[in-house]
Amino acid sequence: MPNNKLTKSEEDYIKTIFNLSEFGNKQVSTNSISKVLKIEPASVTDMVKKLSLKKLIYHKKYKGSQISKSGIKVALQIIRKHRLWEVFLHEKLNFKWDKIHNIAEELEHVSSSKLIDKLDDYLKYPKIDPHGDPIPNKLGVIESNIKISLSDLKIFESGIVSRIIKEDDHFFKLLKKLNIQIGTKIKVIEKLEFDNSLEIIIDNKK
Amino acid sequence: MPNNKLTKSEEDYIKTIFNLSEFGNKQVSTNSISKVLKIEPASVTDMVKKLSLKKLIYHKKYKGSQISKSGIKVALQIIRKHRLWEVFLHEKLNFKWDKIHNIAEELEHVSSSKLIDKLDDYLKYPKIDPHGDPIPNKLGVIESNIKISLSDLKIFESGIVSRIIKEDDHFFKLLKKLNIQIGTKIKVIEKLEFDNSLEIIIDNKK
DNA sequence: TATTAATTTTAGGCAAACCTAAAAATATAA
DNA sequence: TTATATTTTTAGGTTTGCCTAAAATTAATA
Repeated sequence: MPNNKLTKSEEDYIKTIFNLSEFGNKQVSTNSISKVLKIEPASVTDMVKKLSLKKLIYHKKYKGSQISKSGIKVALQIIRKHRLWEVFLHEKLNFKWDKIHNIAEELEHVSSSKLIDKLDDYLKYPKIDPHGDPIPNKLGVIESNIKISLSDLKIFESGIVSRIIKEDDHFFKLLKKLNIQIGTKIKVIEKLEFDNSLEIIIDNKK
Repeated sequence: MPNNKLTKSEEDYIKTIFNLSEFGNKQVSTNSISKVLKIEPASVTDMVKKLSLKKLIYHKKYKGSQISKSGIKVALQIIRKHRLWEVFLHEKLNFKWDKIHNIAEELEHVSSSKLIDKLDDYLKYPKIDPHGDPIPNKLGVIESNIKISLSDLKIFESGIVSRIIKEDDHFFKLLKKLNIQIGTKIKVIEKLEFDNSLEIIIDNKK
């Protein structure tokens, strides 16, 4: 069914809907897509109808969008491209890990699948990208390794940062200031209930 | 003056106009642009007006288009990107040299100039691409080395193929069939005046 | 040089992907 | 459960980059 080539816009929507759907399990609201892509809800409705016609999602009026099997397939290929390019930018071109996201956002839309397979080979089939996110293989399969969320750690428990989920320039800057990166050891020393914030120790200091 | 970021379309036009202009010296006709880009002349007129407003070209009604200084600057940067990506595809990803053009056509529109400079560094500042074309440096300067055109060779003169100018799938296929590539030795044995065709000897055979 | 041919431009239209404003449906709160 | 607020959709509009058809200009030829 993956008939025609998708536009950059369509790809951005599919990726966003997939990311918001928790691996295809949740309905995604028009508003939430609107917020992520910074596109007005009315425009999102337009595109959601279009993607629905292409059977990449199922959409019921006023009820939200559910990504389809073929939609997931498409999304995983885009994510694969994004993350492989991130590995390239970081490992081969020596970009800092907080600079690679925006460039990969562009590179992920280059269409050739032969290109991405050769890149994969060149990079020796990496399993995770520089943010710790898993890279789907050619068939879209993600080798799952269970990780725990920082906010699920209990008081005085500690862990090693293996993945940074939120991709956002401001957030990256904060992490940089705090000297947090993949491999950093973090220990939770206090949980403040009123705003869900945590007090943490980074690499045994502070 | 290179104010705003250009669209992919605008970049394609600028590159085409530059290529047809013989390094900025010749006026370029609307029809010739139309033929290269496979876009109707009426549409070319629209775009040519737009590029003229942006001072990337000078356009006089019915008289053709002349690329400007800043237009040349833009064109050289796109060409730089195209050729550096071609080197990457050929040398690092092991693409055959006749497969790289179309992929580079897409990659050349990725905007980050930091990306292309780091790629340049990674590839060790190559001077020519896999087709033998020179690669402009960061400043747009091309290290010129004088080459002679095959059709300017005299009867019984021979030369080494160092550059293939026409980038076109059909032409690539022909060259492949004839076993012609960079480095191939060619000798002209006869010139047929009526259609400007040449009889040649390739690598001392045939 | 007058006529025909080719090139280029103008005029009006279309699809994609966005927008704003207002209407419709759904959710929340008094 | 009615009133209010929020979310989503519809309706109509804009810009970009293309199109076709027809008019204007320039070039070629008889």
